[in-house]
Amino acid sequence: MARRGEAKPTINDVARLSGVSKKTVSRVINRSPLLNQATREKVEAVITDLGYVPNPQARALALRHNFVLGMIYDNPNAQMVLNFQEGVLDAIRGSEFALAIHPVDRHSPGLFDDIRKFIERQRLYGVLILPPLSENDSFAALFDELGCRYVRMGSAELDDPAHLVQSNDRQAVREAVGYLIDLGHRRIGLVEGPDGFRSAFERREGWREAMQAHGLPCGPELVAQGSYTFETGLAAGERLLDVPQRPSAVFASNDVMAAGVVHVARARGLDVPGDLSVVGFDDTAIAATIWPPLTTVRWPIRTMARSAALKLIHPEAASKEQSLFPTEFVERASAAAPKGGPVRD
Amino acid sequence: MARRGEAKPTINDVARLSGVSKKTVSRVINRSPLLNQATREKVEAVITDLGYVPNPQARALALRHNFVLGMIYDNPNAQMVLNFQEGVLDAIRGSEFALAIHPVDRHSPGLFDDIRKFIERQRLYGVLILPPLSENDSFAALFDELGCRYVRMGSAELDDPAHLVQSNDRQAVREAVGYLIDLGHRRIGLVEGPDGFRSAFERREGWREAMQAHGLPCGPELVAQGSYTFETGLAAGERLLDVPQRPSAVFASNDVMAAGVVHVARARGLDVPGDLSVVGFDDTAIAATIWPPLTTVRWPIRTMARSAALKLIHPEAASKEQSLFPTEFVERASAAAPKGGPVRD
DNA sequence: GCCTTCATGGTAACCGGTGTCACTATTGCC
DNA sequence: GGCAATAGTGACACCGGTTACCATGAAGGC
Repeated sequence: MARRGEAKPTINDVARLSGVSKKTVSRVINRSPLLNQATREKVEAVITDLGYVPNPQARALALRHNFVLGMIYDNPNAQMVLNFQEGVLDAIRGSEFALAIHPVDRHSPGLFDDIRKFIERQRLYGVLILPPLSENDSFAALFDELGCRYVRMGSAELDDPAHLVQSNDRQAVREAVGYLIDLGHRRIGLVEGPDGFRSAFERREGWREAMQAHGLPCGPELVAQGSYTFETGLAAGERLLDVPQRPSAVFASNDVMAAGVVHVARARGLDVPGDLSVVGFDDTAIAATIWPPLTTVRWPIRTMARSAALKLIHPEAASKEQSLFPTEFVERASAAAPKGGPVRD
Repeated sequence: MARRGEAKPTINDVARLSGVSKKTVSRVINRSPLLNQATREKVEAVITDLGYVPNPQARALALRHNFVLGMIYDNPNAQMVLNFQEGVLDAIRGSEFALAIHPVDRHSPGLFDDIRKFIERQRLYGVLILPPLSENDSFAALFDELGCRYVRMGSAELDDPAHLVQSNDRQAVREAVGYLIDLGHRRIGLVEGPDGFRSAFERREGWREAMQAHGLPCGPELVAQGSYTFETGLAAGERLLDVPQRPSAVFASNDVMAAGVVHVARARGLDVPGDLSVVGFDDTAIAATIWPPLTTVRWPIRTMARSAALKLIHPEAASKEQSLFPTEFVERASAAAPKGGPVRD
């Protein structure tokens, strides 16, 4: 082991002590196949003895890329961002990689330049792109031009599996809305997500498909749009509930908007789930935090993030790594049969 | 401007085109004072023309440190972590610096080695430490040994201001509890934070000082401990409310625990704030999200983080940069006068 | 007018790795 | 046994900056 205060050993020290050239040490480090077993063992012994660790900055200079993964996002859901970070860190823990985060403004005119600068400056090994940026196909060209690997996170099929981790949101929502229908609900409102989010589109279509499959109404009076924030969830809740023939259940495209709907219902004196059932999507921390605890769909963000990072680090195995991640319906207490049984429409 | 597809210009290109040596270009970049004004302008013109940006990896190798700030934390409050990240990114936006995040397990026996490896591997320029790790004085020695700058974030005076951004939590809590007392509350419970958190200690003392100043009780039957999570907030709420002489108000040491107390109160059929007033601390997103919206103390994390990062980047100005950040009392709807006016104790 | 001093800028080595290519020793084949 | 093919290794340049040291020319003191 290296002792405190000593200068860190370099490849030259290893080469000198093991009686070979720098290049041979480099070959040992990089697992070159054309290497005599005896030489390899000799060098490895010296490496262990010195506690030698290659200098990532020197490698970055020679290889022209840093051992750093970039995470690019502009997502209103803080908990989702943090879960994604955790997943990436799960993947790189113990390795020589680090994670550099880079939130951006997707409406900024300098967005492309900003991202280009980030990648070039840091000479990133690869980047992870979160929704909704990940749904913009024109980024792929930028990354290719910069020679930067990338993996996109999506809510539907967008790309070659080597560049993608995805979930099947549409089917998950079909099941969630099907659950409400099975409970006896007939008028089921939708709080859809913002334009430009693929997940918003997929989740809306999931709701529509489930409703149509049962011959239930899905007209515009049952739909309100939000932008994945609590405040817009409140507004959507008001729009859906302050009408003569209000729905007995609402599916919201994410948990914080569902929390907003619950909030409005309670402010109107409605019991949740007695008078109104609410189902969300994501299963972020807020779902278990509010009252009543939210029935929702768990989106395995952390696992997806881990897998995305592994695809970047081991590109040769990227297409073998899992690409489609199953969601899971989580029954809590915000959805129940409507009071007085099934309502005839 | 450099055009697409061209190789990035290097210091050699700049030197050649401006007819000086690499060294002179380096002097221009690093603002060396011993330089002829005419030479400087000539070189700067070429730099602008080529769109030259120094390669950070090459500088990292020569200077033996990377242009990367590290953020080390083990904090149960996700929103706080994210806010802190945003603040640091505010400070480094547009500069050559990047942020590498490094969550750790503060109970892990390998903690010191883990942090040492992180700093050495990435050759960090400096690190930011979040509570409760920031309250552990023995880290300072590690950072000094590694020659790594650091700034700690604290809830009370811990260190030389050059290494610290802090808030005065004790005074903030005195004011918040004073507000409850002014409303007419006499039995005010405390949900304190976990052992080992300085903020937990300071906030508890703030409560105690306010109570004692008014001659109000602050015995152990009014105190429950949590660990800054929603679940422990629930448990603390149960402990405080399921007693014969329950308090009419509760101060919780952070917002998520306050949310837990509100949750328990509502589950017991108590009206908030009619039957129980609740005040939290932090003003993270959950505070405005729950019902009723939480009266709390805003902790200016993002601003503090920005300032902490600026202290790292400009160490020469570190002691001039602000160190003590004021909190702000945020009145929402979870605290009101007790039903039936002031209670005689 | 000569020598010292200061401002300025060049050369070469270095940071710690990697790529290219040449060289040696072995092996396989006819 | 001679020759080509191939495994294994080293010398050296290079990635793109920085620092140490030296060279040059002009200004100033005697």
